[in-house]
Amino acid sequence: MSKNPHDPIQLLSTPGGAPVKMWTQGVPVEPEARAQLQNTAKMPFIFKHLAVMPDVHLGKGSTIGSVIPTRGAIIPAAVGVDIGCGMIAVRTSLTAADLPDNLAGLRSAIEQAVPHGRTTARSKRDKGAWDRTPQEVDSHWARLAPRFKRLTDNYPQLLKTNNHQHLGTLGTGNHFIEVCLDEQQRVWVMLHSGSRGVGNAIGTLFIALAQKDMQRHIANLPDRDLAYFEEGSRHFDDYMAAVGWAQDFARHNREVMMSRVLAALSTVVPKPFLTQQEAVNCHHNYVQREKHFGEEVLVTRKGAVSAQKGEMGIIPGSMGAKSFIVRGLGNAESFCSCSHGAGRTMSRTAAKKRFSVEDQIRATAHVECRKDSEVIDEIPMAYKDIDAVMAAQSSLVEIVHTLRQVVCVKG
DNA sequence: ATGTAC
Repeated sequence: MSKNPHDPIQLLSTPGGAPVKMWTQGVPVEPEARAQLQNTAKMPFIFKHLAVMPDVHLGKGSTIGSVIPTRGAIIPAAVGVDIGCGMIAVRTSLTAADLPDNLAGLRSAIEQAVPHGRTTARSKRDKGAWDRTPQEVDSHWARLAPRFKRLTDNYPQLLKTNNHQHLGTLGTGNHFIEVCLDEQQRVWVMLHSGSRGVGNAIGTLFIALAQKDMQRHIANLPDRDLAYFEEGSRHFDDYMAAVGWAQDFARHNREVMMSRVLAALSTVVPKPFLTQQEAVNCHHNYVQREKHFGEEVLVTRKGAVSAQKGEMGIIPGSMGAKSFIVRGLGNAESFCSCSHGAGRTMSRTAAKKRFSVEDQIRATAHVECRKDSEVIDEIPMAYKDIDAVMAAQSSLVEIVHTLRQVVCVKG
């Protein structure tokens, strides 16, 4: 129980709604995000309060950087379409001195090992990458296949998605792979990705079903993206099974890619090395049943990470900024959560308008990464100050390692 | 974020 008088919670109250408790001291919060949070807080099945992380910003469906505890109902658009999106990080036994002087070869090896960007099984350009390492993918898919079969028996349209073809692929947008160094110059590999095409299709399908099921009452909701399934309904059970499967797909996807990246690393580093030391694999876009304040609740984390006492998590900064391996403090008021990153301060289009390629080159001078006009939207200046974000959540997590990127592959 | 269509 958080009885810490110094816990810097900012309270946003909503007439007729649940309180909104925000860990945002010293970081900006958009008025649009506040309004969106207040809409969510009006839903009658919110358990106790919403918890808001310091990387909070307006999102599609629900606010990024929020924790939505519910009882008896679930909002599929709150989880969104990038179901199970999250981070994996592994420390290797290598140090900076073991890496080659020129990191361009390492970046290129990773780019060849992991299909990234707009990849489909049908595109000729990516044929090579798709044909590689089927055996490893198969062993992961074997664990996902039985429940996918059950899912597609009821929802056959999901058979038409990229599913096993996307296992072990990065995707686009802010999905990335990085090689980092910690404070002791030890080499880490980390990456950010989700459930790809099939998770997107599952999210889209159930968001539409919730809106359809509620169509006679949907005008009474503050936002049609707050359409929900009530516990006990068929779609509730189907959604919980489907979203849980997509989350597992995402976790396996990150594991497959991690082993591909480590294999790529071993091709450019002559020294043999150990891995799986201090491995962390965490979702930051998901829902699961948890116990809080002595009650069973559904916890939706949209751009938030579980931070139970002693639990390890990953908080990446933007390209060119620091990232953090953290340990949860088990802050009950936050439903044991922390932020999932720095949080954007401006849209991708605004960032591309505001900054130039020269700005991006300057901001990422110490990182082996792309620096062309296509990646300006990830410029560090389009994100909140990660140090301020970490300070605002010092009652939620403690920093175990501070990482700085040396190589970044952007999806 | 992804897929598809324009």
